[in-house]
Amino acid sequence: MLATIERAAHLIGAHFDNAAGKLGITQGEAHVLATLSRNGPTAIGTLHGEFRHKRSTLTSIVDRLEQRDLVRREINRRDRRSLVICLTPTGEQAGKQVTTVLDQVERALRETVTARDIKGLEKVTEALAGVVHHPAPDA
Amino acid sequence: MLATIERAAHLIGAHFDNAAGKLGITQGEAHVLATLSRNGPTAIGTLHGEFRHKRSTLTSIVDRLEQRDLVRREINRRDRRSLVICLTPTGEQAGKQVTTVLDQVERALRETVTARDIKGLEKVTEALAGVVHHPAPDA
DNA sequence: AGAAGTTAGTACGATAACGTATTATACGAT
DNA sequence: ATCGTATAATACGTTATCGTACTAACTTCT
Repeated sequence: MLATIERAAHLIGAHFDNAAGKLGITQGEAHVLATLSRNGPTAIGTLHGEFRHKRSTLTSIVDRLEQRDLVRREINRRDRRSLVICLTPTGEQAGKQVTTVLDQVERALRETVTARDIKGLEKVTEALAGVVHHPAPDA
Repeated sequence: MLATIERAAHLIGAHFDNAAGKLGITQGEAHVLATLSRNGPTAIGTLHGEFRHKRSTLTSIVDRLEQRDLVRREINRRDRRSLVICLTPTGEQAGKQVTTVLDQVERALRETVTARDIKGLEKVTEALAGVVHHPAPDA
């Protein structure tokens, strides 16, 4: 079962890399762009929660995206410690491309599997979360 | 759905890292040890097929494991280009520890979810494989 | 107000993963 | 036999990720 999950993740990763490669960016960078494209401007800490990457890695990813003028760091008036990452117009475009690829996969999957199958996947994931209950995400 | 799979993989990875951390090795190294422990001596190329890592990365992983005397490279009489990786007694022990951790998770999962749920996960994974059909694994 | 503790993000040196070029062996056609 | 091609693995320079230490800003408690 674990092997099946890893296989699935592997497949997604390969597909992600393929899409990212065409844009000349890494998988992690594409992931950030996609999230920003979907959710709009987001704090780094929030992004961090969604990835397997460490916080310092995320800083590097944002650095690279900023150098290529795909994102901008903007100050957050609510909390001056925190920054909000925004897509530039170019970044918006790249983000769209990534999300489009993923959406296509998602749609194709939904046409192939049943609602019950999806439910099964969700159940397994929930159960997994309960079993491993890793205490500290960062630290 | 893709997000769910990634979340599940993330959870496994964190758990894997945790188990590996206690042995002072990385997740990738633990993965190799576990595979060898389960399947016995295996050619590097075969190992490569099971991971998301590139071939050259696998060479590095085996290098590190060999330096720590956890595995040995042995020549393959069938094909002198290829090498077979074997666990040393120490490596055998470490591999056992890793597989035990994973087996516990697997067992706990099976107690929590239904056979139909697992079937769903498998269906989704198969469908995903069909959809992404990534042509070249390495290259 | 001020000290202690928390949280957001970064800097930087260390390690791991990667991509490409290279070596050596095996295979296939002629 | 041998020439060309494919395959197994490695070497090595490049890039990405990580871990730890650090700064700045917020919060809480007194």
